[in-house]
Amino acid sequence: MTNNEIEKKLALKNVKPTAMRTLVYKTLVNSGKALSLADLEMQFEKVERSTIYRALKSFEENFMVHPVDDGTGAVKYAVCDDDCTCNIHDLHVHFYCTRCGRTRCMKELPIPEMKLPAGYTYDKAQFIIQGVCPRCD
Amino acid sequence: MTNNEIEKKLALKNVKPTAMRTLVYKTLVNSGKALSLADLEMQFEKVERSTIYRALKSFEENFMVHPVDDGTGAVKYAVCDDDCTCNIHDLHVHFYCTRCGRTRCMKELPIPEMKLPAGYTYDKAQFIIQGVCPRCD
DNA sequence: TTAAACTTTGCAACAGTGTTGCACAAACTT
DNA sequence: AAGTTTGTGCAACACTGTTGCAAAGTTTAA
Ligand SMILES: [Mn+2]
Ligand SMILES: [Mn+2]
Ligand SMILES: [Zn+2]
Ligand SMILES: [Zn+2]
Repeated sequence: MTNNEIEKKLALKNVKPTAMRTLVYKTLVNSGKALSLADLEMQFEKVERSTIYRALKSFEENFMVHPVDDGTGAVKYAVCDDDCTCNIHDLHVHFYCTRCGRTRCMKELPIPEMKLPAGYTYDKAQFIIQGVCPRCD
Repeated sequence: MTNNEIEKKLALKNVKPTAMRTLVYKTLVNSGKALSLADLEMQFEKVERSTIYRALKSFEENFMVHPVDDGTGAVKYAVCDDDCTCNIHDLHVHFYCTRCGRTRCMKELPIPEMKLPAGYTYDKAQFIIQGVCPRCD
């Protein structure tokens, strides 16, 4: 994705496309996997943790990325589909590879509806499958 | 559960039943919900974080408790069934109530098998449903 | 029963993650 | 151009998880 496309997308989602935000979003979208704050921090040595942090937060608030907690201790962020509103229908399984540490969206696997016992209401869900990915097998 | 029963259970699982370990396990089992290191630390002011930490680790290694990462930032621990080996067949959904912060096992809801794309192997999974529990509704 | 060997606990320290206040810089308004 | 709003960098902090080490406690074996 080009800088220009990214800037357009940010604007579309009501996030002012600053240089930093463009950079962060581009890295995320081009990586093809979920990245943590620390992952991003490493990729561009000279940008401040808090700046990246705040960029991620505004992406999250505007449904551009969703958090994935794969159990490694740091929350990762994956880019949302264009039409995502991060509601129950956009939820999907995530896969965490224990060999390469890569975490990715499995949009082809929506999170199955569960019949909860009486009295429970369903708001959100996280479904993380841990195993080994094709690259590492 | 009485101290005596707990000591027996620890012994059965090859964990030497020291006073601290008995205390930690008892608290966990009697709470009826998953507790984090910090939760436990608060319940008995004068026991060291690292002692509780190590108790939890040995419980975990011996299939007496399983970790639940409900996304609140601290891993919680829930007691296993007696015959649990923490393998794929023991996995179940966990429910996190956003009102009371309580996290509990839903043993009645086993984690559904998912047909992964070719090349992926399935090792473990975490499925956390977030919502409001009957008490809080 | 005592000494040696092993295990558990407490203490202190540390790295990693997430988060915020504040001041300066940059961008936008009038 | 001056004033206002927004973004960034820096520093600090709280919390989680983890470990080395020494003291205390327990087990074993002479
Ligand atoms: Mn995803
Ligand atoms: Mn459970
Ligand atoms: Zn892999
Ligand atoms: Zn509740």
